[in-house]
Amino acid sequence: MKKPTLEMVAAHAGVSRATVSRVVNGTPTVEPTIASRVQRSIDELHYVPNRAARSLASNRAGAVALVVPESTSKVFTDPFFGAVIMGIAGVLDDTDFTLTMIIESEANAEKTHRYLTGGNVDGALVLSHHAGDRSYGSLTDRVPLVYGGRPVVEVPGAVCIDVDNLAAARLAVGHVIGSGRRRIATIAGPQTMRPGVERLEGWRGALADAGLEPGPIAYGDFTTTSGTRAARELLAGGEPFDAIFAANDQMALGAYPVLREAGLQIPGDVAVMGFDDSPFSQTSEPPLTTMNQPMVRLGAEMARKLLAMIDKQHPEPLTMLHASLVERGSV
Amino acid sequence: MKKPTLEMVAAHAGVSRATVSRVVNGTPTVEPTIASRVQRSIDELHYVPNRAARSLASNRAGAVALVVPESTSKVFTDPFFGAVIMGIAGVLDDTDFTLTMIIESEANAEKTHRYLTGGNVDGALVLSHHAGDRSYGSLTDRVPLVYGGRPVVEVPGAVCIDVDNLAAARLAVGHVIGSGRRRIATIAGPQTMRPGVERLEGWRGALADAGLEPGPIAYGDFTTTSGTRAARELLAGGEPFDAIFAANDQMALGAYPVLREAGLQIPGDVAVMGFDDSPFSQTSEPPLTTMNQPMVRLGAEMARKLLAMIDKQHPEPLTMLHASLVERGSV
DNA sequence: TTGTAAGCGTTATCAT
DNA sequence: ATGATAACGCTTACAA
Repeated sequence: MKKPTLEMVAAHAGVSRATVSRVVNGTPTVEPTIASRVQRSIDELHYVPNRAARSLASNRAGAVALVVPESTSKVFTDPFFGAVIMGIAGVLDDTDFTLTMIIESEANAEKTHRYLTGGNVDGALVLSHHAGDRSYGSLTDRVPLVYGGRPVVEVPGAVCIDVDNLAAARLAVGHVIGSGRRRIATIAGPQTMRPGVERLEGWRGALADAGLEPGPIAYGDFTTTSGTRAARELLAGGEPFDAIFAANDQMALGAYPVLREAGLQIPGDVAVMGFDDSPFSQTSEPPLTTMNQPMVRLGAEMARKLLAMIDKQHPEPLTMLHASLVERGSV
Repeated sequence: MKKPTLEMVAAHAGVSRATVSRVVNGTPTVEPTIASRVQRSIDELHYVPNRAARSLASNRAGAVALVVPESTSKVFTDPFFGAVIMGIAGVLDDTDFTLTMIIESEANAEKTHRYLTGGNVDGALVLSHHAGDRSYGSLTDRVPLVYGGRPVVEVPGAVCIDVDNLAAARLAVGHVIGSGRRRIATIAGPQTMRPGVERLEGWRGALADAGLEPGPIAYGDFTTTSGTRAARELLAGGEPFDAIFAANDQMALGAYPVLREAGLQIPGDVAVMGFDDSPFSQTSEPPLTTMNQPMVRLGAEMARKLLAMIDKQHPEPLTMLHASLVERGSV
């Protein structure tokens, strides 16, 4: 008893291969009597369709790719990554699409390109990345593509799903203002990355809305040490502040020791607001008030959109997810 | 100009399809002249082989699966995960195997099983998991399988690659002893997980080697809060100690505030040793001395072994990787 | 060394 | 509603 083929099932059930194929694919035009007879044969023989054959004949791959630019994948250490995958996997699980991982490095960029256009997948999910992602533009109309986190350069016709960083930052800073702070500094992220830009923008917006003057700005690169450096700059600047809005948790926490050394209490003298709800934020002293991004949901939405596109539908080109405030002890 | 097929390349180069196939697959028995002529045609036409067809004809999938039990995937938030994937991807990148991700939940266990045995992949990498992984035993001789982190229940004939937790724990505790501590407590992990068991065992071993009495033991579940609770138990136990060896960083850091509240200096009064070299360990105050596990390497070795097995070789059934000490400020 | 031709297991197009 | 019968694009004996 080897691997049963469709043909064997057909013989077993006393019907043609075509009919078995119909049953397997849920074609409605099959006499129920026959259908269940075929189904019984399938079960009895433990028949499992052969993916390759099916793909070859139908010209569909039954797979979608998750493309993670290597630069992003350094942020791989990033718990986000796992959450997004879980969201994707959760959705794909109800279909019979398979998830193929592609770590795209400079070295294999062309290989990736060929892979995606080579009919190996029915669509691709591209995880957020920095500038310089010129390459995907041409792909957009060759294969269904969904971006998670909008590329810095808007790709015409691209379908994206992202967390609304600007709104989230406004919400965050609004919360700080609500706590009574008036001179709110920020440790901004790199302005080459969209989140960096938008979170800074949100800070400005919230301040403007409240009729407050913008406080001092220092820039970091999302690392803890850059946060430490930025906090020193802020202090050295001489401009007074009673709160810091950091563009991510790591930079916020990097500021902690600096403030402490300066004899400043958190949140007593200076409130600190983070962003990301990273695991770090829970264990710091005081625990960091921050913004939570719905990453599992992001993954799920990406997958859903891609499936829709593969199904020839035309989903909204841009979906914004909302981050939520996580109150802990630093504001 | 549609997707070029092997046939078109053959026509273009004026040879048979078989020859083109040989060139594509690097069969050595092709006249160099012809080979390069074919290659030129391939390049010119931008020919990319069709995976499905190739797979169907050759009865090979050209893909390996990475199976992550969902239980493990909660540890997904775990940066380890990304590191292992990178290691795997790095190795696979030089081949033309594809990486297929499978998140295995209770719900789709059978689906996974069928997928793996259904000829969809040439082999699978199974990421470490708890007890109760009865299911893979039967797979071991049906499809090449490599475990990362040994399953609690030894699967006969299974090929594993793991970090030597026992040796690492000994090394860690040895370091603590070397720093002059004599009464070393431990916050152990769950004894249902191999790392939990082995790290506790390593602690015992190192103490015994040094002729020291074992200090008090408290158990946690690898979470920060469980570490906090365990530290309280340790303190409440009344048995004095001048060091804590925690089975992971999170638990170690969970103990920090408890020690501090008790007026104990780290490492002055109590040294704290972690395990994992998680990102947390760098940003704590004081930064945590801990053990680093070579996760990228783990992924790479897993992939290498699997490729060897797919290639009909018989790699060592068990490879142990060594963790290394990362000295920071808590010991 | 190269070509011929028979599959590989499905799907899809026509008839029936 | 069901059944023949071509494709689908490639690999692989086997023949030349």
